[in-house]
Amino acid sequence: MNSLGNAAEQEIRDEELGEEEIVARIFEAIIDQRLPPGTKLSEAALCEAFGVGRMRIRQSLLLLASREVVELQPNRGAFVASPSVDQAREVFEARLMIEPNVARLAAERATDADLAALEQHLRLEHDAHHGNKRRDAIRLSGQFHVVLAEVAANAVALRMVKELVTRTSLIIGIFGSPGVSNCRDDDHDDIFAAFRNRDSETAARLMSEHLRHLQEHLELNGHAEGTSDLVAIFRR
Amino acid sequence: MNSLGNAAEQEIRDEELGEEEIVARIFEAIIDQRLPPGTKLSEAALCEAFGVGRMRIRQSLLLLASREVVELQPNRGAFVASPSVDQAREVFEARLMIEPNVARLAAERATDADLAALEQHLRLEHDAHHGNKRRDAIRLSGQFHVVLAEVAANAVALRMVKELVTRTSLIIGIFGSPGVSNCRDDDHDDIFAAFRNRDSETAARLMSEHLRHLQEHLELNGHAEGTSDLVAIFRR
DNA sequence: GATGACAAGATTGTCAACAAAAATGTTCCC
DNA sequence: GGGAACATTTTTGTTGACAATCTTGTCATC
Repeated sequence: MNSLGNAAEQEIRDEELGEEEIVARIFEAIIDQRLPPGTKLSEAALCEAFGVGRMRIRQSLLLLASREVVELQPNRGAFVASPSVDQAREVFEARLMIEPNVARLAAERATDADLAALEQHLRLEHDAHHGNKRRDAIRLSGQFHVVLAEVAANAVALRMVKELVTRTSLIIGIFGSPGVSNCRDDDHDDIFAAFRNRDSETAARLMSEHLRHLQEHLELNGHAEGTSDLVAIFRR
Repeated sequence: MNSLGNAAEQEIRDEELGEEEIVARIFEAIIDQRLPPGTKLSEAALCEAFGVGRMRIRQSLLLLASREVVELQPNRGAFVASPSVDQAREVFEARLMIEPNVARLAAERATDADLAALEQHLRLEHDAHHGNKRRDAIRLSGQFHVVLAEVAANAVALRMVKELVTRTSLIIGIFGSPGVSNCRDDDHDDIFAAFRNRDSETAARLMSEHLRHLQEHLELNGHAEGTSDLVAIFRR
């Protein structure tokens, strides 16, 4: 894994970053909410930030847009997506389709090394939680779901989970009560316990409940639309 | 719906095609197997085919690559993907995760208009089958799954199903017995019957079985890898 | 005659300049 | 002073040319 945390720096390497790396970095930045919904992603700024040419950035933004993580407004630029209520429902619906199955597969296929890595991950998650490292806690708790998809050894599912976890972070940023973390880590512990017992059905069921809990903690009713609701914000 | 069938033509419209349209057109061409796996997609040829600039084509190819429908070899160009056995398994695994749930949702949410449209679609599918219009039959039978995702009214799932159906077409092209169609349309009829009865659980179960049937009719054992296995092909 | 180096051609990747559009700031008129 | 028209500046979109790389064909050498 990468030694994260200093992601806003320029590149010091000789090699240039590829589109996929830039996309991954922006995904990360969104996951731990350094890039809130609606943030303008100007090409020039990103060129400087990543030390690459404009074309590279342009392609990266296109890829991000195809995952609905950024919105591309013609002649206006790229903005971090701010999901609508309907989109939020769609994301959770899709997660409920996929991730219980991912958890089931992962529970069936986890090697001893996978279990050890998961345990280590949960330890980090706990530390971040109790050490009041909120940003780390958010990132790790989102990444738990990604790690599960890696253990499940299905590249298609992995890609989908990455996208959905990232979009969930945006959704939490908009509809979440302030201060609420990405997941309750106790849920993660329970899921891991099912892994230990090789109880894949329980793992799937717990994942389903976990996602439902998460969704219920959001305020998906009557929240205003997205970015430029200044008129909605300032009317009283 | 579009009046398909003459998709290899140039554009006569005044408006230029957007990336999304080009991507959709290439998806279609792959679905009804006009573009077999491994086909070279040279930029110049595509520029002429769609009547757009090279940048547009380049972006379209990038999007297709991000969906793993084309493979982008650095400095060598773009090729229609030829999925490996492992990738084929992943695709079916993912379809089994998603599409039964899609079928369930669609059965719950289908309006009368949706049911009528589905019935009409099945009629077309039958006609194509019995009229020996193999290409139409393949396209329609793949499209049935896409229509279901549309009825399910979940944009995330719709995007995934489109990708997975397209990749399945490539998989059938590689691992399918020659002449086998994309799906057995009887299965589709059964699924639709469950829709009529508002029996969403049965719809989900039938979809699961349908996908399993499809997978079992392929030869996912001991088949050589992908494109340039000339050494494998010509050794005896 | 086979093998390797070399050169020509074609294709992809990158960059810089230019055109177009939007956002912002200014001026003028009522 | 408020507002609309206009000018400026910034940012995005597109085109074309150039550089790098790979493929293919040729030729010399062993």
